[in-house]
Amino acid sequence: MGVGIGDVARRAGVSTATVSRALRGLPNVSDDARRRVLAAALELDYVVSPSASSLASGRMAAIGVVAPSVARWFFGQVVGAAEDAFRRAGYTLMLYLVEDQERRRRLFTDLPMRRRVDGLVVVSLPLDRTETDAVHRLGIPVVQVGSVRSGSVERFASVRIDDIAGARVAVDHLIALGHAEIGMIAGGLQERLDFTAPEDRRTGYRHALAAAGLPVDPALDVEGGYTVAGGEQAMAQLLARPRPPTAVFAQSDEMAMGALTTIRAAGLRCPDDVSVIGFDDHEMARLFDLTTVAQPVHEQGELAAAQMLAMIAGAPAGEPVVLPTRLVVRGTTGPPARRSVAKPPRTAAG
Amino acid sequence: MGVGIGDVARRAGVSTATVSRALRGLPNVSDDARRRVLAAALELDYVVSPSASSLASGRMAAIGVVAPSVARWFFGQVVGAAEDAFRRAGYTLMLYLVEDQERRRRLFTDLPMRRRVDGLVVVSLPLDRTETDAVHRLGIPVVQVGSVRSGSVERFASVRIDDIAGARVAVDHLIALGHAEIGMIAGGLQERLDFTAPEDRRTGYRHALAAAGLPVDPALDVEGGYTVAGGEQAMAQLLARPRPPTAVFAQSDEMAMGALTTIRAAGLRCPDDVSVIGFDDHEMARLFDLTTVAQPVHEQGELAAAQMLAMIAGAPAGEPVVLPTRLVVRGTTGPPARRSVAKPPRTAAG
DNA sequence: TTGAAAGCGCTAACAA
DNA sequence: TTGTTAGCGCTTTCAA
Repeated sequence: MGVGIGDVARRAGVSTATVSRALRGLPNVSDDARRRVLAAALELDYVVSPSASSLASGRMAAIGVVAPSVARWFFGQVVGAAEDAFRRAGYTLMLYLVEDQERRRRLFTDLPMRRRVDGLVVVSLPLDRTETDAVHRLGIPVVQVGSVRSGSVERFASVRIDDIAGARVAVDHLIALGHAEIGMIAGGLQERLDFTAPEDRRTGYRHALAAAGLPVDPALDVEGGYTVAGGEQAMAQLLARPRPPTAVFAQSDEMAMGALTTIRAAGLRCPDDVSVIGFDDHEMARLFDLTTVAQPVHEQGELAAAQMLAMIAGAPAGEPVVLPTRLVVRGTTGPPARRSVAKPPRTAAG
Repeated sequence: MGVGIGDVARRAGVSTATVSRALRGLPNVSDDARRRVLAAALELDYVVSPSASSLASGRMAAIGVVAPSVARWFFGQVVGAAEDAFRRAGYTLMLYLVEDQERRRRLFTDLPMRRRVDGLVVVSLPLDRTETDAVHRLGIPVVQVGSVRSGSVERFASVRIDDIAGARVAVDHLIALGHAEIGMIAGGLQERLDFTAPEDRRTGYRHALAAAGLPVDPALDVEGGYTVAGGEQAMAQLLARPRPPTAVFAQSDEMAMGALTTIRAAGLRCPDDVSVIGFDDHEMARLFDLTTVAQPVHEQGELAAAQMLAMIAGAPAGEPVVLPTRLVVRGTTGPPARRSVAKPPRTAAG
């Protein structure tokens, strides 16, 4: 090690200040000086010391990304998209994983990213009042991805989908097919990191039922904890009822896949005996021929990053961005087998 | 902001040096002084400036992780496990994604992590000679995850599985079931970032065939590019042969899942018509009842992180760690059906 | 065990 | 356009 800005300055025959300006591409440097500086830096294999640069400038050239995981599909996609945008803009992504309540607590009390990042992207962790305050006190731009709690939405930028509308579309699809007894496998709040999505999607589910004049049976609303295994168990629970639902809305594709497995294992067929619709359009959904509600995943990461970069550049937090979802009809949904009074046209995907 | 170490020193009635020592838990501080410092720091809500700290100490408290992606299952798992270990040890993970050759080139010429990290973990990117040199010149510990090229293995620590042995186990399983015509869906080198895994797994495949006295038919060795879609197409290619193999070894579970989809779409049954074995034990493998060769994923991330932390603490690079794989027999493999005539299967255009 | 003070390597304000 | 120079906020000798 050891090549400093002084060495470059000496070699280029200019001052360190000029070297600094030239290397950062600032405008007020003569072409000649710039050329000499670049040449000298190259010859000496010079790189700035990020810590010295940060110390002097106050900029960290890093963005913190907080996510519940990176191993699950959705988060991996979002983080990947964000990293790309950040690196392009010269920022490094610092990853902070929050896999359980304990770590979440520590993250927001210790704030390990304090003074280490120029901005913070929070993925799928609706902040409570305390957390919002803590993060706000960092004094850096914050962008939230996924649904947020009121109270933080006014202070931070956010990118999300409309979970209520998405769920509504899913259940409307089942209703349009003629289903009247529709179960739901929810994400579940308890041990998870209390996303708001489960509640929002439940709202959409109920709205759809209500709009169709269908009763809401709480016994048909079971929890799957967002996992495949949870989906399997939840479906088993539904099938064990004296009168199982003819269709099931799973709040995530992972749970839907679990549900399909249980249905198959029970010797039933989908959609003949039970229809299943998921949520996300997971990359594997197609393999299960799973009807689902697609959400733009990559785009959420990209937009969040773009917002962040804009805010770092001085832009205000802007309005919350709500991206559209899209119904993807595949083969796991169809008209109910028995008891359908009016026979709806059979959908193409079989 | 503005609370500096000086403020804490004043409030605690000690020097800044003592504050620094006390806050970092160094031994040579009296209990009394330490107590006062901690109290003062707490009251003032003081946090060190990482850049100032780094500038003065030379330590960055950050580890760079380079991976081809974080959106794919394997990488997400590894990165997640590593982040956990690093955070526990007080290090932040800086993520560098390398999704194509262009970025890979830039990563190793620009070395954006230069001087920003205390160590580098390289996941599934066997470094060529130039890259090895470039990374070595950083003068920081390097740990590689996944197979490596000779030439880098002597200089860096590494954690991996034995791909040759793993593939051998997979194909041996098929042979033991009575299969004699065994196809392979390989990972493919071309457009990807030239992992060595595809070649190693091919070697294991060939060894197994050779050991059983079976011929190697190059026409049964097709590429699937590590993706689901690639697996689908590759399987279609195999089924289109006048005499399709009775069993297929897919070099990844993702490709195996694609293969299963094609088999199903062709109206064939698994394992009755074709057996399929994968590699990885992807979290979704169970849902497909997929027989596979499991590799420890989380553990590779953990061990790599542990190695890294040890090396940062001064330990030498240590011997390469090779973790065992494990055959997981599920429902997609079985004995070959006795077939008299090779009936052309109806393939689905795909 | 403690404190004084010299850096660490750069950026930015100011002067030229 | 360029150079001078005072910080930026710590860590780490070295001396006490």
